[in-house]
Amino acid sequence: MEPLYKPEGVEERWQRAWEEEGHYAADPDPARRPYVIALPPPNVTGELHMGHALNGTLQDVLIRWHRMRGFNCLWQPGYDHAGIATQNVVEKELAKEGKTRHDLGREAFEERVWQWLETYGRVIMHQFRRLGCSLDYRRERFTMDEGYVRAVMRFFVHLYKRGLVYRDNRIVNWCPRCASALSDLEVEHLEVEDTVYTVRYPLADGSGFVPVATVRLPTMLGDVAVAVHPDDDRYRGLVGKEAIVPAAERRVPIIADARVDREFGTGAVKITPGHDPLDFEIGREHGLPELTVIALDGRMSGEAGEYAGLSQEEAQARIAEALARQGLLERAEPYRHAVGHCERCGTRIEPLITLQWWVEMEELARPAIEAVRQGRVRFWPARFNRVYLDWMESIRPWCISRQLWWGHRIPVWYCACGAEIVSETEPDRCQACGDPELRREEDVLDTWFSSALWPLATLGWPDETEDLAYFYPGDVSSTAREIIFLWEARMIMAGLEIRGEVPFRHVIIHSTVLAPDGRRMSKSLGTGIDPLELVERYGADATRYGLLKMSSAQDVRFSEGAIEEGRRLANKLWNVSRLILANAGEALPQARPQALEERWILARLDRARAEVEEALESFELARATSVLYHLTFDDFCDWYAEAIKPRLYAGDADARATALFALERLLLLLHPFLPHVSEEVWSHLPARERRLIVSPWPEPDDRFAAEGDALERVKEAATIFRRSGVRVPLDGEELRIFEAVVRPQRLRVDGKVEVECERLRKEIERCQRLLANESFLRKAPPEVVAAERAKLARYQREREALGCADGPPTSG
RNA sequence: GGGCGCGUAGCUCAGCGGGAGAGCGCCCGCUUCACACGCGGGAGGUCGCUGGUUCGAUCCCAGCCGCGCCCACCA
Repeated sequence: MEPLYKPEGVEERWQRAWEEEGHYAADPDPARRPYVIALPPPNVTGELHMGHALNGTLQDVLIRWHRMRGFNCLWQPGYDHAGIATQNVVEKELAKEGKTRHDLGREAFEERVWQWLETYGRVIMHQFRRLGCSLDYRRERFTMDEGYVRAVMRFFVHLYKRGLVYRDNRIVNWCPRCASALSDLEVEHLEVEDTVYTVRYPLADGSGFVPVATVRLPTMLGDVAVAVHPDDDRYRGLVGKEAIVPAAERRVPIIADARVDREFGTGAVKITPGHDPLDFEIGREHGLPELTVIALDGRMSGEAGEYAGLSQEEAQARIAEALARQGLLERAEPYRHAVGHCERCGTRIEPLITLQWWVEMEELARPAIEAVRQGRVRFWPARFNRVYLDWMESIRPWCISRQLWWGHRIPVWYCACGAEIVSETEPDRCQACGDPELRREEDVLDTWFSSALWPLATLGWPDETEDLAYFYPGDVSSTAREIIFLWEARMIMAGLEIRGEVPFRHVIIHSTVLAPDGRRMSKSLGTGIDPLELVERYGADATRYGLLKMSSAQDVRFSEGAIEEGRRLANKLWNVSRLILANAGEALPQARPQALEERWILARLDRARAEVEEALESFELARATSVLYHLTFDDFCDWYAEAIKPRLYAGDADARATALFALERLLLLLHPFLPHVSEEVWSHLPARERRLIVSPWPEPDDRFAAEGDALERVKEAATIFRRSGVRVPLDGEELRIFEAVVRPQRLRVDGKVEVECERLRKEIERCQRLLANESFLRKAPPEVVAAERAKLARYQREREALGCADGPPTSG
């Protein structure tokens, strides 16, 4: 064993061994309790980034911990086909050849995507392996593989039969560049500079005009009404009358609707059901026509009259000019507001009326709301329960059809007779008229529609498999917070709808790792840091440790120091193991912890065990790492290892046996966090019958619980001695440990007795002041008072030992 | 517009009602036979600001100032 721990080689060796020996594999086994986590399936085209690495490590710690506790652990790997994202990647590839997907045609394009994936996709699972993630790689699934497609079709048909899926002509978020509809969650609101125009709409009876404010002049060509608030005195007389939309020369009614904000603009609003979501709603309720003046490509449509074919900017300029000429343009001023943009390509969203497939969400949401309210699913940290509930309680219909080529094609066939056949498999003829000529729906499903089924479909659903019966429902789902609605909420809804059971009991929302400068980590900004590069430089254990340390807050700036700390911990463990192993001897008696430092370290190990368990149970992994760091460095190395050295060197059999026993316990606690070093060290321990990865997590051991603070006096004495050169009297085992640890021959004494005395004087003064305060004595809890008294006594003892002169009783 | 989170040592962050902490960095001393990816010691904080509650507040409450995130149909 070399003095410097080198993770290269060691880690890959263990990763291979663990996987080949089948320790990652999970199969139904009624004799054991299952523990299940489904890895959020990364995009097939993706590569491991910091978020994946953090999330993977987190889940791996939980999986490894439960594996050691005897659970039958299934950690499910796989990929998401990622509709738009993947299609874009391959389209860019095509663009290099000067082609578009339309040059290939649908089938050839799909073939091309599969080819691309064959060559360049599916690399992340290898990267997860390199991080030490103990996923059951045999079970890798893809949202587009055969069985999974059946699950998606089954769910769609199921919802259709329940009346929760329907096709409707409604206003949607349309991305003119992607040429597809988007769900509300795929729209990102960004601040933009616009102009707000105040336009005079003449009244049809010639009695004047009504001023209307708008930022989208071109859409006035599609106006079908003017609305005012029913209680707005300014316009009360106008309701029921008609106005003329200037550029369109159309007579439209003036209606009253409470959704109009009297405070905003002029208090009168133009109603354009074809191009504004609120107007659309108002329009439907008032039975207004729906005119479309903007086409799917974002330009003015044929119905825009003389403006047809123009871009919106051109139309806006021309209309503004015309209005000004007619004296109908009252004002035009700059206006800053948030406008929806396509999350994928950044193009401004065009609200348009198109024929799309929808899921009615309220009925699905109801049981999913109950599940969280009742705590059958819990979010960690707990505040995300509220976030989830707020969204779910005001949920709106979900637009699930996408005008893309890459994805699950919607299982609906149309017949010339007008029939609409919804079927899991392709029907051979029309059920209504018998016509064999059927046309399949062109649209594919939103990627997240299939993701919602991940916990179920990966276990074999729609088939009633053994896996499904044994592993469903699972235990934990861990994700970043931006995915709570897109994925977590929908998995919960789908699970409840299909099985009547939540898919997991805990949802962990982990932190976002930011670049060191506080910006988002992003490839395009050049702020990304490659976790695999960290693995190369520091080792997987160190990288895991650093990531866990950064997992606590909501946002954490990446700090390489955290990874370095992990590397130092691994190295420390390695070296203290060398010390113990080099002195352990061969045949070993049963450990009989007797010496004070032995009882003490076993108490500390058990206390740490309890703290780690507590932290893991509430998913506070950063806290757990901190406990283990201090256990290893402070307790195990700085005190215990130093204390036993003389006995170890002297060949004390008890010291050796107990040291091995204590080291073993330390390795067990460390394994979920630093699996590779700990397994490597474990393999050097004499007479191992099994791998650390499958060794049982330590049972509580309170034999020495009372000894947890046994070294306090020695520690204090050592501190005082090192600072001042003065020896606080100790005897027996305490003295023995003191001498083993302080090495007086090396000590440089700077004569700091006075400084030490002064420090103690101040502490004593503080205690005395507190203990003289009657309110404190009356109201503070007794244990607090007792603790203060104990401190006072201790400080006074120390002062005496140091031989401090009685300082002047300083007042104030 | 609504909601949430954060502001603690030079840096990255813990702590969240009774002595201000860790790691890195910095200074001093150590080639101590496990480890210089080490050991020991030290310097360095009006715990964003202002009020309030309390015997006592970094910690609880209110307001304010900065930073960030999520949600959102005021044209």
